[in-house]
Amino acid sequence: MKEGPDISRIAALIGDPGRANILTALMDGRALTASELAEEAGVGLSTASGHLSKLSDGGLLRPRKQGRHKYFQLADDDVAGVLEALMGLAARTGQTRVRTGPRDAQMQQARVCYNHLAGRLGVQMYRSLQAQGYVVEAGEAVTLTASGTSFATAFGIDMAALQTARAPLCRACLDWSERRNHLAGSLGRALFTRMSAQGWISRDPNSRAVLFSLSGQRAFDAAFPVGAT
Amino acid sequence: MKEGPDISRIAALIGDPGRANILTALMDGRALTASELAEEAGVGLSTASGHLSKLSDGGLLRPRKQGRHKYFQLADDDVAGVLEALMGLAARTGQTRVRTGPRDAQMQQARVCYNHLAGRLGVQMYRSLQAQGYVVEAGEAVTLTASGTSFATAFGIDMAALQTARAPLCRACLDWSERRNHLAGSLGRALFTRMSAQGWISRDPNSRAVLFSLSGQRAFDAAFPVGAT
DNA sequence: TTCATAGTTTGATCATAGCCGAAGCATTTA
DNA sequence: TAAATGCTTCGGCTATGATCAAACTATGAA
Repeated sequence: MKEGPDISRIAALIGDPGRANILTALMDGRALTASELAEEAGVGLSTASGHLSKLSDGGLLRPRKQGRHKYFQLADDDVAGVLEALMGLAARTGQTRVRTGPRDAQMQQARVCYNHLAGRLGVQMYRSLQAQGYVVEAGEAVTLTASGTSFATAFGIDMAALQTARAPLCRACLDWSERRNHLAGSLGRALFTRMSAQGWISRDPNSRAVLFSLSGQRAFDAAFPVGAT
Repeated sequence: MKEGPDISRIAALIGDPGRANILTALMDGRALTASELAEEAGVGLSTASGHLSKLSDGGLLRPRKQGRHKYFQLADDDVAGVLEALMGLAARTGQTRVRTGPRDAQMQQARVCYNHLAGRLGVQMYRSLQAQGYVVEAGEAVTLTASGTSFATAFGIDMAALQTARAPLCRACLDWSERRNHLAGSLGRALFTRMSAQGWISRDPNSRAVLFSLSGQRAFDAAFPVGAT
């Protein structure tokens, strides 16, 4: 009768097979696009889009627009906890059914993401920029610091030209395979272009894979050192 | 696509508002009848019956037939855990909405349950019989021991007559107000009748309440001592 | 610009399932 | 035995919502 703690609303969200498939696919913390999730759920894209809206409105998912992609993640650990508890109850054949992103090892290593570097090395670059204090991530926003501007200029980038453009300078981009942020925005594009011009990298014409030359790999590691270097 | 761990089936069960009301009403571990749960859920009895069947089939509830009543309990702690997790997610106005059984204090103290003693004193009697090794509870079944037979005979019960009857001698009966077992079956009935004949108790003609005389109360406490006596 | 891709919205279809009342059992009471 | 109570089952109504195709928007690629 009286308004309960709305336990049914949330349960009903999980109660649809399609939506449950979506949620279980996201259980490992990765973020997936609407199309990927549509395939996971076994429904059409339009249907999945509706499901994803409902799940987001219901607070179970956290959407993240990324250019023409839209990534979805579980909202927080509580959601994952509930799902885990439900899976425990549904003591059945425990199949994980994870379908990881790019199968190709080369693609996982490095690839273009629209116009910037993605993959393991893209993430490495972004983390290195953070660790050196060149960029600062505040929530969704990423800002370039003064030392970062110096670094970019030293890297051979015309920062004045970039700053006049209307496109955002720095953006965090969720990596498809690593599921971590890497650097997008006009600076990300510029860095990629510059590395290409320097001969560090070349593109596989048949895929989005990015190939590093030997010297390019060395230079990259020197410019963007990882962890305790 | 492929058969998931059926997380959606269970979630769908919880996802209906009526069933969610039923489940939350059972969250404190008590057992409620179908009629009570129908009222809790705010639906008709026939509707509630359907819900209860589904919940039982789905393994969320454990039904227990009791004469013409049917009590329902949460199946186990896992179920309660999932519900609790869901309630946590649905961070809303946390209203408990418990509606305890008999309001009348006298009824809670002692009343007839069909033909035997129920209420606080009924539970006391049953526990005392257990503690003294007169009856042994094995799951749902309750058996009278040899010493228990002696005790009953000494109490003034014609055990030979009882044992020839087709009705079960001992049965565990779920107490309405205490939500614990008390003794039913032909022995429970015989004990009640005997206490009545002895003048220990008398029945309120307008309700199911059982009134103990002063001496009756003393004799009862002596015959069925509680705990560390 | 023009084309392609990703996603949303709309509209229509259709199946599921919640709901109730009435009839049917089963059990207890009288 | 007959009446009352507790619950289940059945039939029919209805509403919700899942689904897809097609049109539309937005972004990126050429």
